Amino acid sequence: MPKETFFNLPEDKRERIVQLAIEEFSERPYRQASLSRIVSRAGIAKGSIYQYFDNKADLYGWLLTEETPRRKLAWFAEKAPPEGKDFFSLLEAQLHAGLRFGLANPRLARLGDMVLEPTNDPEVREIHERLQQAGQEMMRAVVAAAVARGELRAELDPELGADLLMGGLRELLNRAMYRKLGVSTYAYMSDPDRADRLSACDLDQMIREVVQLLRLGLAGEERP
Amino acid sequence: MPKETFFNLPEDKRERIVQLAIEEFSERPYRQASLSRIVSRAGIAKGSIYQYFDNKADLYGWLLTEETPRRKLAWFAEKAPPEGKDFFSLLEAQLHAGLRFGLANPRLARLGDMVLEPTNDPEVREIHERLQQAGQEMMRAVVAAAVARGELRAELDPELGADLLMGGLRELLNRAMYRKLGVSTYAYMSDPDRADRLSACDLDQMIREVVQLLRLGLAGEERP
Amino acid sequence: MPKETFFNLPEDKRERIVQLAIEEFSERPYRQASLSRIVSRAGIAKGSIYQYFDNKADLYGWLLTEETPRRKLAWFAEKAPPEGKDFFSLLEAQLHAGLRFGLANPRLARLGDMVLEPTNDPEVREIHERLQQAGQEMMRAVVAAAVARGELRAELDPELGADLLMGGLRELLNRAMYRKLGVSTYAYMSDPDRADRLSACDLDQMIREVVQLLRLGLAGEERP
Amino acid sequence: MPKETFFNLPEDKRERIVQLAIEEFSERPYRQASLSRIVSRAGIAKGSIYQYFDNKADLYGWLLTEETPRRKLAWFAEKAPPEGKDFFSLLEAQLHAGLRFGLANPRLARLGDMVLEPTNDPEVREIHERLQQAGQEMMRAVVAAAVARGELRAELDPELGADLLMGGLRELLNRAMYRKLGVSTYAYMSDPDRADRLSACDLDQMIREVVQLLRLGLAGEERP
DNA sequence: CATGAATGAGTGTTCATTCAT
DNA sequence: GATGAATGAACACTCATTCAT
Repeated sequence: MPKETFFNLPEDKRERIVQLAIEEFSERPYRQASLSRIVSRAGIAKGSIYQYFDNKADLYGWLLTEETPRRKLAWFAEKAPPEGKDFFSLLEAQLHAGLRFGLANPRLARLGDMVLEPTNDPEVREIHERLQQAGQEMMRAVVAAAVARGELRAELDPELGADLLMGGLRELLNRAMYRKLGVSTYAYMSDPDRADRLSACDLDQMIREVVQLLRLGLAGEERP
Repeated sequence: MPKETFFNLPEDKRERIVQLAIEEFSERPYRQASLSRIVSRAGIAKGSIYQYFDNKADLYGWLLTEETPRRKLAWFAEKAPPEGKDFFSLLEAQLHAGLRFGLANPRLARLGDMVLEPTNDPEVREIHERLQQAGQEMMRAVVAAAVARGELRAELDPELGADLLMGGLRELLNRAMYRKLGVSTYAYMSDPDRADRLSACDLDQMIREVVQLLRLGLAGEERP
Repeated sequence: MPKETFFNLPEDKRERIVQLAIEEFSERPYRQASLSRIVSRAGIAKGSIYQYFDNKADLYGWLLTEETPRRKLAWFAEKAPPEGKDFFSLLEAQLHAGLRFGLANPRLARLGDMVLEPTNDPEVREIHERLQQAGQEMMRAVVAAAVARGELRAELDPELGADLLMGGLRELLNRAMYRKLGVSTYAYMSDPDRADRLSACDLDQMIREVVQLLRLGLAGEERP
Repeated sequence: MPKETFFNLPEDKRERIVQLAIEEFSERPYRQASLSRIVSRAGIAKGSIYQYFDNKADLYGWLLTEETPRRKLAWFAEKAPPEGKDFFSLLEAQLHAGLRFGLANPRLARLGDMVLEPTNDPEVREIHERLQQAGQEMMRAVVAAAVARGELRAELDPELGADLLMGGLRELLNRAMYRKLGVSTYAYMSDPDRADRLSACDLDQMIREVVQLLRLGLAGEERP
């Protein structure tokens, strides 16, 4: 966790540092990310960053577990909350919101995805695992509830459902989205104007297709 | 590509080097992987590796584009080729084979997966992208053919199908498999005996569930 | 020397700071001791310590030349003053008192010993040397007086006698004591309950042996 | 232990590095000693020192456990071996040799003494303790043998005798010697010409006094 | 063809001290 | 009188790559 010092910083300075940290850590895996680069870009002394955080891992952990979620929530709070009567309508609404979030905040999205990619780095493993398990558990509960309500096939294993939503679906949509944009996540991060290439209707179409696939597959609904 | 000198090496020496390179690169992302560690474990001179390869990226690229596929093919050649009359039977057979390959060769599987994870490292991006596109194209063709044969829904976008098979499905199965094993990819690599914890029938069950999901979702078949 | 502000401090705050400074400087040689650690443990501002002392060396010097002696005297004042008619009885009594002081106040004892160990640190050399010479001079006087009284051999060089008492004897007893405790000075500081392992009679025995050695050696008394 | 690389170095280069390392580590306690300073003075690259040694502790450990003893033995080998029929004659001869060694090689002597001074530094504690125990054990054996031969008082505890020889005596003679030289160990190290101030007969006189003291104290011999 | 010593920029981290508030 | 943010030099250590032998 950051030290008090950090929160006592003038708003704009703190924001600049956070912004640069987000840039640094979203562009490179933890080990390659460099505090030196952050401080030099921020125009502060090397020692200063250690007035704010215990060490590199502390800054990284705070960014992933506190600041990213906070910013994510702030962004979602501005939008109309996704509504949906049933599981699939809600899912569709949320996928929409999720992809739009990723397009508007590719760096935050990248930080969120990093957590879900395998890592062998002992310094971050614990952080990643904690966040991953929290997400998995939440998704499991959502799926279990939908099964209970009869919206999903009774024999569906909620853990597998969570794997699907957290892993497979995210991966599928990410790939599809960046493929349509013609760039990788990283390339998009430094050129987010490319979002214009992806018409809103393309996005709608993609999500509809995927949700339709799930509707048939997960609920066993008959083909319309 | 390796230099001639590399192929002139005595079989066992070359094999030892390759083996250690596979270990090194499968355990750490490209940047963290260390040539120093490889040569010192191989008991060869630091300079020697530069007699065999241009540089780190050259070794890495060769490993991913040549050696890993070669070893993968060799492994599959020993097994009965997966048979299947229709798309889904074949898919099921191939998923089986794929997961068993991953359990038997976690390091090669990890190398293969690395290619599909996003990277911002200029030294390896080109390698990853080339391999990724090749895979995507192959999958697109498979899906397109199945659509043509009427085995998959006509309105299914083959590119999206490829995203699903290359990305979503791989991710889903990986997550589910390692979740059932109770370890991460990396942890499993250094303790592959854990495979025993995953009974063959668990695996069968998992794949059947997933394929059933796809059968309903992709083909729109009626619920049995 | 501390500034006025330091002595204007509320008693308990000042005491807390002194206590923590004693801990810090007794556990590490001057250079490794950290003002940062002291202030953070004391819960005061970094700058405050510079309101009380000129700098690190000032605090250290005051601790060694003023506070440690003050506390040592206070401790001895509580005990009956060591009595003894002759040099050796008095020496024996004082060694007793000294070792018991060290067992009861290992940190103060350590600070005292530090002064006598050689150092190349320009920031503290002057302090150490001043204290060392004062001690040496005092001991020289004590020995000279005993020689004058005929209690010690006439040909004994008082300076050498002082070296013996200040250096050799202290070192010998320290080594013997900590050897019997089975720990180093530093280990004992953080686990002073170990003193129980050293029975009072062990201590008596040890001192008697050493004093007997000196009695024979310094006075040339005949073997009993 | 040093790596092979180190021993493959041209004699003069290796010697220069060792010499500078001896200087560095003899002038400052382990923590303050700086590899950077060594390499920059040696005119070699920062990384080179890590071709020779695993790390700072490795270099330090080798210096203390291998190189210092080696040089000490080499120095003694050139001199006539100290002879002595009885314990005290031998002791006297060895003290002579020891002090002359210290005067001729103040840095090596300082390294040797460092081992015997208390330290709280976890990185070096093990090294120091190992060397210390070896010395203590040797001295204990020497004393026990002399007791057995009846040269020392029967009731003398050999452990205490070892404490005396390793600790008290060394400290006493060091203090006396540097006092007579009018400098500290460290000051002498950078100005060894001062040895001339100490006439050979002063040294003789000092040792004779000390040995006489011990002769009376340890053996209980009658005053001549 | 093998060797292995040399390089030097890069990393995270610590700390006494200053000074505006 | 107290505060605490800022500083920047210093440290140990790593690594891909070069090149003379």
